[in-house]
Amino acid sequence: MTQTDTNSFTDNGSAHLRAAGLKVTLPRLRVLDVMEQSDRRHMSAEDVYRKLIDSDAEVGLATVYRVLTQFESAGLVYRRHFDGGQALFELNDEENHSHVVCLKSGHVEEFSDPIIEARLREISESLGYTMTEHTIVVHGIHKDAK
Amino acid sequence: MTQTDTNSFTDNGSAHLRAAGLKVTLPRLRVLDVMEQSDRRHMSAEDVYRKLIDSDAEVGLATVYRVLTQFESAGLVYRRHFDGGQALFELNDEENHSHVVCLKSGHVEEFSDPIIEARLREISESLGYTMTEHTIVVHGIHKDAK
DNA sequence: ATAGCTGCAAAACCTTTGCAATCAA
DNA sequence: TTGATTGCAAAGGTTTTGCAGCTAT
Repeated sequence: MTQTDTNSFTDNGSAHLRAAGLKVTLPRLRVLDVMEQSDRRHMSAEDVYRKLIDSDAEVGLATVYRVLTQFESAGLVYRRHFDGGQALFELNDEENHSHVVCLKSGHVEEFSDPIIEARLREISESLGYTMTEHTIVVHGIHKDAK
Repeated sequence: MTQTDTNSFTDNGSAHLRAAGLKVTLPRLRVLDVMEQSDRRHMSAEDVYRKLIDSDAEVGLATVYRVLTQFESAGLVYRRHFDGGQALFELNDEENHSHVVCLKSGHVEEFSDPIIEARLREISESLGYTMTEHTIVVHGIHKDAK
């Protein structure tokens, strides 16, 4: 990928990486780029790996896993386990959103709701917990599905 | 394994199994029993397997997986993926509850809340979905943890 | 009798790790 | 320079599957 100079993602990426205390390396920039450019918001390590291979980047799958795990520690991405087989990674855009998964099509949609947010915090508090994060997955059937 | 006749769990189990269209076999009754008698509500296949071994039942791990998967299809248990490593199975007691997981101790607690329930249904509807199930996991830190 | 169930071992998956070479700072 | 990072291959942990024998109905 002959990438040009004044590329916003590269600059952003470097900044993000540095802010996370990670050395700025090509594999890391690449993974970040793939996730930012992708139309799918939730990607498995394998998905990311394939995209890299397809765009002629030479990165090992193990590295993708390592990088994604580092990104997770750094708070750049979330690791989700919607159905358990494989983990899906998603960029942290600072909006704590929830998911609706269609049982027929498998399509994933997002939403976020302050009412639920507040209520969860309230409930956690009453149970003695300080809520740091929450994950909501609604399973449903879309009216236009299949 | 030499199981007696008038065992309450056996009778209950048999009914559940038959209702699910599954043959009433010893391994299935045993797995059901273990899950019902366990003090822990969330158990991995391995957990169930160990309990069976400990109580002199001769059941293979593969069978435990198969049985649990069948139970899941039959709606008798839920398969959860709190952190991805291994799946945890939980009896379906018809109460759709949510979970709070302590980040320090790993302890899992449950709750359910009609306000959130209603709100989720409402939101799903507005997105074009008919909600069939939902999973909520709150990550937090308990005030008395570690 | 027979379709379904089981145990065992092997395979399939996803993910992590050891190690020598390579790279960013 | 030098510790961090990488690719490869091998190992690890969880779950599934093929198959021959056993079992509930």
